[in-house]
Amino acid sequence: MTINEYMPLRDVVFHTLRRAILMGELEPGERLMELQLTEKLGVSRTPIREAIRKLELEGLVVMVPRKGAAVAKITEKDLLDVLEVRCSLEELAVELACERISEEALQLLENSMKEFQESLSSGKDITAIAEKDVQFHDIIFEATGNRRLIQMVSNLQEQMYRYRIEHLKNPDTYPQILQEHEEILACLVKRERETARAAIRRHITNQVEEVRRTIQD
Amino acid sequence: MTINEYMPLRDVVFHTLRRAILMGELEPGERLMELQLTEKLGVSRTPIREAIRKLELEGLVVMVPRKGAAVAKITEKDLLDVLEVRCSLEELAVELACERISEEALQLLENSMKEFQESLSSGKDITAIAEKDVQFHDIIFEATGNRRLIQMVSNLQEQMYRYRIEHLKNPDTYPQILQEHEEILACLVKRERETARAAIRRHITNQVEEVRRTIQD
DNA sequence: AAAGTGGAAATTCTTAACCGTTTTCCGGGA
DNA sequence: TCCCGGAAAACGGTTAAGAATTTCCACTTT
Repeated sequence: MTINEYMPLRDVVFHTLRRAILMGELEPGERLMELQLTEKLGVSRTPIREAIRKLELEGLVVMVPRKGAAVAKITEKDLLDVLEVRCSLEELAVELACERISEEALQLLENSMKEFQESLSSGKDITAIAEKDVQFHDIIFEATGNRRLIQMVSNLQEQMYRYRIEHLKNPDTYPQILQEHEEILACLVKRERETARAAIRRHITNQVEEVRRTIQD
Repeated sequence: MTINEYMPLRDVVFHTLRRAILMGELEPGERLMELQLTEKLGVSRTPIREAIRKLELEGLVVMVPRKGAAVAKITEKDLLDVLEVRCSLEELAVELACERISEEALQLLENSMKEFQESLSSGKDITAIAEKDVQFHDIIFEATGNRRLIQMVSNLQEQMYRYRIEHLKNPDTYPQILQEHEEILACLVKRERETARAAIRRHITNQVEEVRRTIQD
């Protein structure tokens, strides 16, 4: 990413802060002070303020008038709300993909699944596993050809990154996740909308349960 | 809205520009130049730039590096993409509402529908009609209790405001729209998830057709 | 006359300094 | 201990200025 392109400082700051928040390096509730970030990032206030505006609209930071920005706190309800929406959009995505996915994309999907399987069994680090998991879903989203859908759902996905990682820390769930991916792929190959929908719903529902359990610690 | 609250200038600018874009006062492709807006809105560049950052993230304006902001152009595909997602989220909303809507909210919904009907038959201006239509759907969204869903779908709704207006300019569709609303309300009263889902899907699908026709002029 | 070119003007992007307002916080007094 | 008052900190906004880039027009060249 960002190898050749010119990128305004505000976008560099935006992506830096965004990543830091999603990775948990900035804790929920932590204040984002302009002068402090000025020093830490080596840029002036303007790009920082503009980056914060974007994070604000995305819901990753909350503004308190005349007090400043703070990393948004996420309640259990927030997470369940996100998952409810994400489930619905994933259902839509897999239905659309059933109709629109190309043979090449199906091949990609199969490869992606194998790689996912390998990274699971070979005990790679969690982030690598998560990467592959995301990739599998991303191929399905891309196959819908709906830019808006892709953008919205990948955003929701990112907002749950921390919890998705927690979910993947429990190796007991690997066989199930893998089997669910296989089911979904099979449905896509056979272009069976309804079964695909049911399969992805189960897949997400299980995630919900896992996240629920994780949170209650 | 915004009666009692303190609101930063940047948010005033944001809402002003947003409204102007959605209302069609700023045409797609039109450039948003900082100095020009500075004069027109009577504020300095800082709040304007911050407002533009938010509009950028929302997709209402597109940035060309070192060239500036311009009102985003909307293609037919964009619209259909939005409607595809919106349909899915409306389905989710009505399903959730079936389970969660309170008796008071059902009353509100019934009243809202009557007002909608009155504004249709009394030949009110289009914006008043659109207002009531939006209100009807908003009550359903609120009944889901899912803040994220409410935020996302109302955003999608707003992005289509211009085309929704076009849709409502054709009085021939009024009886059908009204009947569809009645169906949806009836399903909610009886708490029938599946029929409600089907009803709202028909409702949106009809809108899609209408928008399609509108665009092809 | 058409096309390419040079350069001035306009615009963005970023830094910097400044001021009013509000919040935070600390220390001193009742 | 609790309250209060003022200094410090931080935000919100304005202004100015300069580098980088794009735009556009007039001028030159073929």
